Amino acid sequence: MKKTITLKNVAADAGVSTTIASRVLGNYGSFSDETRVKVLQSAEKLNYQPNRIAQALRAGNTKAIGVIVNSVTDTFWMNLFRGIESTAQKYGYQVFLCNSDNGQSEKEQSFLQALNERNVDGIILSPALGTHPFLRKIHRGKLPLVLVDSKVEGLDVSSIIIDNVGGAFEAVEYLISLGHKDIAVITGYHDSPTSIARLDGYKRAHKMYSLPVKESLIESGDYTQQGAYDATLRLLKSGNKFTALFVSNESMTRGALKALDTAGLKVPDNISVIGWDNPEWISILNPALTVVDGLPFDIGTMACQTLLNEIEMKDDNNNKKSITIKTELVKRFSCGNIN
Amino acid sequence: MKKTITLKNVAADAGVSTTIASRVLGNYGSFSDETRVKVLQSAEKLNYQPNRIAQALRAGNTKAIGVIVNSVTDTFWMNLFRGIESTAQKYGYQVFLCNSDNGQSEKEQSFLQALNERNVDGIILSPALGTHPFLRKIHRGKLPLVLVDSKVEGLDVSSIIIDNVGGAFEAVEYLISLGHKDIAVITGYHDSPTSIARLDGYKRAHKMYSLPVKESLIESGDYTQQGAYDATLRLLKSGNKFTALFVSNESMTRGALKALDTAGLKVPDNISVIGWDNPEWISILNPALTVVDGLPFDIGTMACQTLLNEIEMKDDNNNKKSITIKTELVKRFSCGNIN
DNA sequence: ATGAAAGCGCTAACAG
DNA sequence: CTGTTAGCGCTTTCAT
Repeated sequence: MKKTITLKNVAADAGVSTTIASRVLGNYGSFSDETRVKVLQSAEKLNYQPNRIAQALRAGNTKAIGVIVNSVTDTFWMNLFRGIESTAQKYGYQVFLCNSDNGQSEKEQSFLQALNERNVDGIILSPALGTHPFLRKIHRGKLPLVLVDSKVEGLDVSSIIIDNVGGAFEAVEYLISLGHKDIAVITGYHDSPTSIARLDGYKRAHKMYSLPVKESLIESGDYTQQGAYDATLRLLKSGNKFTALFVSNESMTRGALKALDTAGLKVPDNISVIGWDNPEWISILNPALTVVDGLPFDIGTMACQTLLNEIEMKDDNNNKKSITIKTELVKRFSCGNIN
Repeated sequence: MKKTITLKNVAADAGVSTTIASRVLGNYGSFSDETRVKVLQSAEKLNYQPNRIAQALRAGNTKAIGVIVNSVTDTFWMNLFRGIESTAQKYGYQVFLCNSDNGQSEKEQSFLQALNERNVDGIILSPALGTHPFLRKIHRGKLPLVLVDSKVEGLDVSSIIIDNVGGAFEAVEYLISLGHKDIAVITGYHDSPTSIARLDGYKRAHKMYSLPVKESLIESGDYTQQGAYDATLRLLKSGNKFTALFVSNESMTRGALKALDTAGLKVPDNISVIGWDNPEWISILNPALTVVDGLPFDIGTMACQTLLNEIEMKDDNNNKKSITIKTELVKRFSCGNIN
């Protein structure tokens, strides 16, 4: 049972007061060169580790932030986290990662509560609808918050938004430019703003090029692989003709691809496909899949930067911002020319 | 600027001492029913949130653990994390996630240092070789540690080990049972214990069935997709005949598959393939890939359970254990019968 | 240049 | 059943 070395021990060993020891180690205030050497030597000798908990209690900040993600095995979320963590690390912050398991509101709320009690300096998340009231309540305590691809009514905080409309528009526009006129789409939950925006982009592209939007070619895959698998099969069995398919997230892309394969359809010969999100496995598919990349790493970086700014901005400037990050259409070989 | 509500405020509001308030809210010691009601009401009214930082300072434990993973976008590591996080959450612990970016030792050490200063109650990691000395040093401070698929000489801590030898053995044995006699293997770093163990399993299966081990069929892919791509191509160009390929992690599996595809080889008609690790995308491949699943979720669960046990075991029972988790051969359709 | 002492918010002896 | 008090480890006035 080794005793833990405190500042007091160092000070005693160096023959000075804790005040001085603290100053030397924190490198502020004034002290003689001689004492500095003594203190540093003692600290080194005793292998002193500052206690950040005590510092946090005193300073009122923990240099820790919380991140709540929807899934810990999904490319989008983990690249988002990667962006967050790497910039947090740069500024000496540590990050608590919590997994809401596909946006379960109770989980989100309990994490939010826990993170708040732990006095994290800020939180990044993309809250489920059910979490909005709780979020408003918790934010009254002035806990800095940054939202990812979402907004909460009545909550004046910054958010980093994916250009869902633009990304979908660009994808569909590309398909149209290849001569496709019957483009099916598999969306997420009907009531998810993200999902709605992507569908909106799909529709806008149709309008722009004077193509009719056929409701029969719009199916929901509930954001899951199985859901998209079923949706694709429904589409296929309906008899409504379509030459291209646009799928709006990673797991649904897997489901759709599998369904097309079981149906014996070849990409891009029988059907063109565009997915959303850009996991590494997509490039080894044959043909490699064309996708809309939401650039989650960049979003994470941006989100963290924004959060840290707000945390360290002592004055209460209320310049909350909403930043939209453009998506990137990564053209590979899953879309054929129909002309 | 809303003031933060402390225990003192609650006590004052309820007209009792902080001691009593603390007891009521912590539900220990004795107090009258009447005061309990008063305190609870005041806490509710003022929306009191306990300050875990202060609690941590007092109690000497933070109810937080640290996890360092090699990659935050790799299925194995993230499922490991999922297992850790979900059990940590069950016991009221929060987890700091750090990304060593493929086991960079400097990163590991700086995270280790940071986590230690933050007084996390314990750490789970799979240290790079370069980190071993630092780990020994830091552990002298009695910080509970659990290792994943690794051991550190001179460090008496528990570890949860993947059955690398057994898993590889089983995979190769399966190929042999299918009639394969020339089985190529793509390994990770030559000096990685994990890699060595998997190769050992490969060799043992050969011995067991009296098949010669051909060094020319053993190539290193350096744990990367590109590395495995190159290794596979080298294997192919060497002219040494082989009818099956065993690849020993996820990213290398991608590389090997891609190389086989560019070479125009069909799985399993021209060549049988077994991968390691079981990401979701593997099931949508056609044919779906047979793999050795290291069951990272189970390992994570086990690791966290072990760590929490050691943390909460007040008495210094020195029963460090080494637990081996069996792998699971998931048979799908990428292996053909050669007879 | 240095040190004594207060206090961040909480809990736990110890009295009463 | 309740309150007083000390102290976790640190930083920071405020004297000296």
